[in-house]
Amino acid sequence: MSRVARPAAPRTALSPERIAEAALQLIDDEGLDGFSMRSLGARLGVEAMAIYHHYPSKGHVLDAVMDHLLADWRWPPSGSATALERLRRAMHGYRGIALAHPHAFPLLVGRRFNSPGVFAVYERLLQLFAELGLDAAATARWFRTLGYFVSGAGMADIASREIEPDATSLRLQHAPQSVTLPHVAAVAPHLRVDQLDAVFDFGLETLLSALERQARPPRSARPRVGR
Amino acid sequence: MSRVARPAAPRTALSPERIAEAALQLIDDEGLDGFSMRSLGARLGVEAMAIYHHYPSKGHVLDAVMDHLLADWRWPPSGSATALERLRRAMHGYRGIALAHPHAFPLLVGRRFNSPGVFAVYERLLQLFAELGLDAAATARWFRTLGYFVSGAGMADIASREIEPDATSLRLQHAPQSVTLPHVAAVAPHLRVDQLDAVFDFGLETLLSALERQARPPRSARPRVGR
DNA sequence: ACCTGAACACCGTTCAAGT
DNA sequence: ACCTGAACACCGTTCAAGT
Repeated sequence: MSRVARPAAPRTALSPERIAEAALQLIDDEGLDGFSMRSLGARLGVEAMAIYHHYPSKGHVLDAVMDHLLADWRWPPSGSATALERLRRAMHGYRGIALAHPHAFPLLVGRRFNSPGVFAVYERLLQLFAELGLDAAATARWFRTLGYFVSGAGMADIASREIEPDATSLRLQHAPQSVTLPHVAAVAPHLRVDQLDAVFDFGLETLLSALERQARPPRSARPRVGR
Repeated sequence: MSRVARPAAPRTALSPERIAEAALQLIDDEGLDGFSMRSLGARLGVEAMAIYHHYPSKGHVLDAVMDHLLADWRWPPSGSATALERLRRAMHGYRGIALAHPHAFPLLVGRRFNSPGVFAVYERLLQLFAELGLDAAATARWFRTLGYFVSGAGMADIASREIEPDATSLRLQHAPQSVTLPHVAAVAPHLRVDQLDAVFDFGLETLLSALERQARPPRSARPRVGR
């Protein structure tokens, strides 16, 4: 007690990285509604205002959480397989973020990207389309189309899994009269949560098949404009 | 002054419908962040707590707003065209909700459907797949795949349009070095906001072509299980 | 430089009253 | 039945101090 000057100091010094990690853990544990500057401070053993010394606002903390999520994106090695196979794995990897961080994933869909790190991710993704032989215009169309699909799939997956064990058929039982909804009643068993993996594969393969059909064997992996 | 008993009464009596309409207008005007029970009360000329007499919580008001959004869904008449064409128009109609109510649309993606009215919408949509000759399993896959696409497209559209006039190339100019991101630099012009309509059409037509190729001419528009 | 603590202007919601 | 108004337990953030 006489030797140590600061008795109740936090275990580790506060830093942007430590704050962002704690923020993601807090969102994973408590959901986005349970995340506040005060609850984050409490988890770090610090007053809420201490965070403002490392981030100018709550929004900037959430931007850092988004960077963290993108850093978690499991990505296939560059020369490991065909470009199409690597694109397939990258899309599955993106879905993996939604499955691993269901409470945080909506940040990626709902918030704009403000971090510089996101451009490196874009570059790596667009590289794959170039390797498939797509020009810039086709790349843009496919980049967005696949992005729409995987973002929407992540959000819907999360919403479906939130009700255990089977959202749709549960709600269907609460629906007024199943007899007046014959199509809903017929399709409901195939909308169960245990079908979500297969449905994602189906949609992704449908899109990738169309992409493959449209792509020509590349003469060069480089984009058309000057290197 | 002597004749009228209640001098400062609200122009119209408060009702669930009037509250839901005002809530959607408030979200359209001020965004989801500007929507609160207090600001909604102020817009209705009433104390915030008066709303609780018609809805048990803020979440129930938002559910009513979602119902209102779905009621706005422009839907093609039943016998107006081929089932595929009506499905196409329905998907464009769903996108129209995102374009007309960019601040409210994320409610449809992020919140679960608790209203009974949504089942009628599902039934009408699934009817189209049955008319296309798809069985229940294929209907479920296509229902979700198209839903993923249009939901993701709506969210991305909204995010892209939020920065005027051109999100991506603006941010690209702020990016560290465009020279180290050749693919991003090449594709950026095709990611502009004025391309979003064309990109949505491309993705939707890609999916509908695959659907059409897979569908067989229907023997009956009814689902397989008993009516 | 880094953190605290009070304060301000907000939230959603409960509860007791008013009419 | 319908609405008010005070109150409670929260927010994000500013600002003045502390070390």
